[in-house]
Amino acid sequence: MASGISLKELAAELKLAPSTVSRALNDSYEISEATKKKVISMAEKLNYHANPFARSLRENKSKTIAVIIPERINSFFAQVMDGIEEVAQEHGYHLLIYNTHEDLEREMKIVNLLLNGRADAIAMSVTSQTKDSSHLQKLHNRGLPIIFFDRVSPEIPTTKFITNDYESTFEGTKHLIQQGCKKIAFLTLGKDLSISKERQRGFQDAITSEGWELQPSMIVQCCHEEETNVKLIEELLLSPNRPDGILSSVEKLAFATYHAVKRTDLRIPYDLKLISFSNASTASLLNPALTTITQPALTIGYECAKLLIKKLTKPNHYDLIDQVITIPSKITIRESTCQD
Amino acid sequence: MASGISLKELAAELKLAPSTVSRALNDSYEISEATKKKVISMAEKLNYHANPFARSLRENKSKTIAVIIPERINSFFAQVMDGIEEVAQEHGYHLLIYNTHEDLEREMKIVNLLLNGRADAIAMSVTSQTKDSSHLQKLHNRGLPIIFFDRVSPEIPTTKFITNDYESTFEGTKHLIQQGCKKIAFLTLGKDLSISKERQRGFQDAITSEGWELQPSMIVQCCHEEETNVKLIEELLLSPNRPDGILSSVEKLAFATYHAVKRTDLRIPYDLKLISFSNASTASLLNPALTTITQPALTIGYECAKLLIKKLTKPNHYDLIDQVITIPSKITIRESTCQD
DNA sequence: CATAATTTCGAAATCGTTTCCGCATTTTAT
DNA sequence: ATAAAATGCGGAAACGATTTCGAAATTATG
Repeated sequence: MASGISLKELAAELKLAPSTVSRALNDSYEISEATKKKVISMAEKLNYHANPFARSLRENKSKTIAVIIPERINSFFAQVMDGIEEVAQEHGYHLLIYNTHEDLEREMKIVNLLLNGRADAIAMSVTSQTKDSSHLQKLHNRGLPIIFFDRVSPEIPTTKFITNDYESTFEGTKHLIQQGCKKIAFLTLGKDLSISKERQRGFQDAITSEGWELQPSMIVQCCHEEETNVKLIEELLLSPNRPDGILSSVEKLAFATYHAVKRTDLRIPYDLKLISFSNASTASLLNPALTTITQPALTIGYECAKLLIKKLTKPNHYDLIDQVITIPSKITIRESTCQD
Repeated sequence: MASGISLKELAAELKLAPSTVSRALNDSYEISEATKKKVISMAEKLNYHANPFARSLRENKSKTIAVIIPERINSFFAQVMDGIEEVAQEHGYHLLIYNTHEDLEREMKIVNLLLNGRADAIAMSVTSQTKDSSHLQKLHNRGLPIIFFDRVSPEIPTTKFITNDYESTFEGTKHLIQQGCKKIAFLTLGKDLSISKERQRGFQDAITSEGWELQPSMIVQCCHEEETNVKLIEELLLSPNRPDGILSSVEKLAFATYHAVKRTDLRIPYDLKLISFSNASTASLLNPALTTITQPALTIGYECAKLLIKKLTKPNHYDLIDQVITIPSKITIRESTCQD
C-alpha cells in the first residue's frame, strides 16, 4: 500500500536495465559518470527508495541491531541505549528494542523471536532471574554476534562490558564504614546474576576486612515488585538489629529505601546512611541527596555498538572474543552518607 | 552466515513441495492433518525459522512499528514506549526506536529513513523545534499510518493523543495562586509546539482570570541544554521582581529549577512554589517532594499502539481519522507547593 | 462401474534487490 | 593493422517466502 516506485520501474523510465540502475545507485565503477547522474536525478525526481527487505533478503543482513534490556525506566539502561543508538545511527544501523520487564519468560520469547535473523546482532542485559542460558546459547550457536553489558551471561563466550563491580562496592562499603556505620545491609536483586555476586563479594570483603562478622540477615534479596520491596526494607529498618547503613546494588532499591524510610521515623543520614548504584540525574535532588556509584553508561553503550559494528563490517577480520571489559564507576558522595 | 535452513531445504528433506510446506506451517485448510504434523515436527527438528525479509518482501509488510521520541531519559516517554511495546508484542509487532535528541535535523533524517517502508506504521512525538511539517507530510502522503502523542503536528490529518494540557495547566496555576503565589513564572521549551501553546494558554487564562496582568518576563523560553536552563532560571530567581511560583511545563525544567534554587538562598516552598508536568516516580522523593501534573503515559502508549494495529490489521475497515483524543492528567500535590 | 466432486498437493510466478556472466564497443598496446 | 584490454551496459539467476492456478488422487454419487 505504502509502496513507492521499484527499481525495475525506475529502470524502465530511464530505458536502462535494472542491473545498470542498481549499480549506478550503488556508485559502481562499471558505470559512467554520465549515466550515474541521470539515474540519480531521476531517482530523486521519482522519489525512489530502495526496498530494505529486498535488499536484506539478497544481502542476508538487515542493518539492524537488537537491544534487550530488563527495564526501561532506569537511567542506566536509558543511557546505554542512547550510547548504542548514537554509534549505530552513525553507521546506518537501526535499533530494535525489547524490554523484558525482568521476566525470564519474556526474555526467552524475545530471544526466540530473534532466531530468525531479523537483527544482525544483539546487545543485551539479562533479567535478574536468568540463570540458565540455553536460550542465549541457541542465539550464539546460530552465529549471531551477541554482546552483553552489565547483566552478563558468563557461559556465553563473547565480549562483555561491565563496571568494576567488586571494587566499587568494596569502596562504597568502606565509605559507609568511614562514615561511622557499624551494621550495614546489602540490597540485591537476583542472586544468580554475576554482577550481583561480584557486588556482594565486594561488600562482604569490605565487611570482613574490618574484622567484622558477616550477618546473613544483612543480605537482603529483593524482587522486582516495588511495593514488596518497600515492605521488606521497612521490616528490616524496624527490626531490633536494624542496620545503620545500606548499600543498594540497584537504583530502584535505593528509591524503595527512601520510601521505606518515610514510613518509619528514621532519618537519612542520621539514623541510616545510604549509598546506591545509580545513574539518575536526579540523585542530587533527592531528600537527602543520594550518594551514588555511577556507571559509565553512555561509554558502555558506545563501546558495545562499536564492537558489534566492527564485527558486522569485518566479520572475518574481527571476532567478539570471550573477554570481560571493565570500565570503572565513579562514586559521588552526597548527603545521604554525610551528616555535617 | 547466521542463516539456518530454508523452506526449500525443509521441503526437500520432507520430499514435499515448498508450497505444501509453506501452507502446512501456516495452518492452511488445504493440507491434511497428517502432513501438517510431519511438517511441523520436521521444522522443529531442523530448527527452521522463516526468513522475515522474504516474508516482508512478499507480503509488503514488516510487522514493525517505528517509535520516534525527542528524549529517552524522560519518564513520560519511557512509559509511553512501555505501553506501546506491550500492545505491539501482543500482536507480534516489533519496535524500531529512534531518539531525535530534540534535534530537528535528526528528526528529518530519521523520518526520511522511514520513507522506504522499513516500518509499517509510526508513533511519534516531535521535537520542540519542529515547526515546519513537510517531512512529516511526506510520510503521511506515502500512506504510512502515523499517529502522534503529546508533541503533535497539527497539520498532519491523523489521530493524535494528548492530555488536557489547557485544563491541567490552568488548574496547576490556580493551585499556585491558592497557595498564595502572587507572581508566577511559566517555563516552556518550544514556543511552536502545540502543547506548549495550549499549556501557556492555560497558564495565561488562569493569571488573567484573577484580574492580574500578564508579565512577559514571566514566560521563560528554555532550551534543551541543561546548564543554560539552570543559569536562565537562576537569573530569573535573582532578578528584582522574581517570581514566587513556577509552573514548569516540562519535567526536566523542574529539575533545572531545583538546581537553580540550590544556587540561591531561596527555599522551596517558602520562597518559591513549584509545580511541574512530570511522570517521574521519584517526584515524591525530591527535596522537597515535587507537586506534579502526571500524564497518563502508559495509557497513551496502549491507545496509540491499539489504534495503529487496528489500522494495520484492518486497513480497509478503519482509518486514523483526523482527531485529537484527550486523556486527562492527574495533579498530585506535594511539598513543593505546600508550606505547612 | 462411470462420472462428478472433493481433497491434497505441486509447478511456477512473484515481491525488489544484487551480482555473476556475457557481449558489444571503444581504447590502448604490439 | 591487428590483438589485447578496458569500458559500459544488459540478461538472467538468486535470495526465501507466499499464492495462484492447475493437476492428480481420493471419495462420493448416480
